[in-house]
Amino acid sequence: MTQIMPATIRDIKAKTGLSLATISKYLNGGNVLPENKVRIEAAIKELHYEVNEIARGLVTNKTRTVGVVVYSVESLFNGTLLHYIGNALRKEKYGILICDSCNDEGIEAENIRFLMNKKVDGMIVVPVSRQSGFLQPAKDAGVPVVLLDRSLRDAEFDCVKINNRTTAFRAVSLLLENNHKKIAVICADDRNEWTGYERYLGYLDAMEQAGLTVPEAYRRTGAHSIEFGQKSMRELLRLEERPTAVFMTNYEITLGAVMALNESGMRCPEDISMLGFDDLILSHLVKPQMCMVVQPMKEMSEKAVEILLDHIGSKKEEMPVEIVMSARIAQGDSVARLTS
Amino acid sequence: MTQIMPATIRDIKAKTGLSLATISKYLNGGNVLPENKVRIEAAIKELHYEVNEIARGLVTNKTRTVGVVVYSVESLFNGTLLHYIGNALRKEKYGILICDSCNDEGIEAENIRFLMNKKVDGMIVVPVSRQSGFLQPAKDAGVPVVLLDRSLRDAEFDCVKINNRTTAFRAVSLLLENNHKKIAVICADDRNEWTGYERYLGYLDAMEQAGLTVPEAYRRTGAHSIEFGQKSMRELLRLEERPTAVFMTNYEITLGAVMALNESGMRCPEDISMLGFDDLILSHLVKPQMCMVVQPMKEMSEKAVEILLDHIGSKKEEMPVEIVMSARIAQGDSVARLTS
DNA sequence: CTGTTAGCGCTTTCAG
DNA sequence: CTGAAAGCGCTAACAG
Repeated sequence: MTQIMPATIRDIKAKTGLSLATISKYLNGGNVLPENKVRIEAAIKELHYEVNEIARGLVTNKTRTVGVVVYSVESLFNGTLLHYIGNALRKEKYGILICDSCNDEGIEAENIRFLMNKKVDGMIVVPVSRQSGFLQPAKDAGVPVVLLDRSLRDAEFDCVKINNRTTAFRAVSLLLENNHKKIAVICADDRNEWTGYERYLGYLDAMEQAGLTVPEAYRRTGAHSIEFGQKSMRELLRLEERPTAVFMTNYEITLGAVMALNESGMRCPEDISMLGFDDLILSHLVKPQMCMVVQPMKEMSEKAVEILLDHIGSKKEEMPVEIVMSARIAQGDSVARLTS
Repeated sequence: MTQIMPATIRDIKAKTGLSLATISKYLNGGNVLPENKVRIEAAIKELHYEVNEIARGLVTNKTRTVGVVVYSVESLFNGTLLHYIGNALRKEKYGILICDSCNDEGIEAENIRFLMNKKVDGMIVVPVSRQSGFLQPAKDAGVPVVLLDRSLRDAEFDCVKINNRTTAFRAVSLLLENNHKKIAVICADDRNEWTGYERYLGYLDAMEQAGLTVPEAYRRTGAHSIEFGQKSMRELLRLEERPTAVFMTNYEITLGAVMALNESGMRCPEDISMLGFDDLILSHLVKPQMCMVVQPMKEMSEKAVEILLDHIGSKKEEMPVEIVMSARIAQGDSVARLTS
């Protein structure tokens, strides 16, 4: 196998006798005499010519590629977002560069620099950091950024997310309506994640409005991880005064909590009621079917792409927009109706 | 915010009075007078200079970037591989370009072309196609490719995978040792996936060696999907002569089968025993804990990276190597010991 | 509509 | 060790 050097625009110039400019014009959809068009097309076919996007990018400073940075590619939540984002971008003939931040702020910052190096036209970020510092390189270079699912504490970026606080409020209300009063929460907290904090506030809102005080032991705030969810649920189940219901505020924590329940030997909803977040087929995998907050992930992904491409198109500076969607609460059998 | 044009090597030339060549040499780790070194470093810092990898790539024809193409980024199996691959590459200072084939051969072929355009130095592919045609562009250009988890029917590529046939054999043997005789299989078949077919053969081997004939109704071969797993399990559970055990040969099919079991109201292992594939925390999520074939995903990923980087390093053509690892079978409570 | 001429930002001979 | 000059493959004026 010989290492064939790909054909260049010059080879097709040689073959057709036309000038570089004409060929380039054709390649970019410009008007060319039908006769020349035919010859160029023939040469392209014959030489298997394909545009060298690198060279093109060097001069146009555009790559028709957007970067997508997710906090962890191991998370099914992100995998699902990536899937929808990829579809939406493909439809617009944009390429996609996926980066995995491994839940690490350092790697996240590195990813942004990497994408800047690759000269992406814009990026969609599901961030791990809560501060916007890591996005500075993009901001400096005027590369549009859209945040997805998670906003930043000091945000001045476009963002697509759900109304976390009221969604959490509604979810907890559902528990209250079923006469639960001892309701615990497992949550990614302020220090770890802004989105988690908003959901936590929604929980507190609902409890306060119901006139309930929440014992310290019922507030489990920590990492956004399966491990934290599992550990917290274990502890809740061992409490003297066990809660009658638990609200889990993201997918990983929901997974961990289910695992803890399973190992405990207790049953849901007989021994404890559960309300989770971000379905992702989980509700069908475990018995009983779980009550779940489900975010409109497809719509969110598509909206993020739409906003990003808008901004890539128009060069004018625009005010950051925040799109807030609402989530639905899927029914299940994991919440018991208490009498009283 | 002004759209700052990034500093170029020329700006630092202006600042230091040195020539482009000297600066370039410094940037690439060459020897430069200590005095000049200091001045260059100062200028770089002052101007926030960063190499334009696009321009560099144009001349070197190297990007220090590898592409990874997975059949679906929505699959946790792939997410996990991506995570390990990313880590291994980062360690070697390589960038990663992730592409999602959406289980579609057309998109897969498009992804390969996209990566060729991006001039990746090599690629790791978990393919959806079973024929190697889609890899032709890479082959033609001499870009190294390593297949992961799935090989191709007409393969002439490096590949890292497990010994699917004997692994399946061992798994089914475990069922046989527990005195199961009515063992069904749910499998991605030949037409859809070569790996699945190998596992199917291992199943048949074990059954044959045990002197058992397998009724047609116990052989469920079809798509590699949750839906197919679910549908197949539903059908198996409804059979007049219900199997006592089911072997599920990949992650998605395992998920689907568990879902079908849950909705059926039957219990595992009392009503039916189950043996799945590719754990990925599933075994801890469902009750009872599942018996599972678990592939050494981390080792596989790292080996694939190692082989790829080797080939990127040496320019000489090498014979394709096939690394075959072995999987372990994790114990659980989903297989009943039958008396007889 | 077509061709000529400059570059994009960098590396790489090849002299000095 | 350093500098001048040539080009990687393409696009973008500007004339014709």
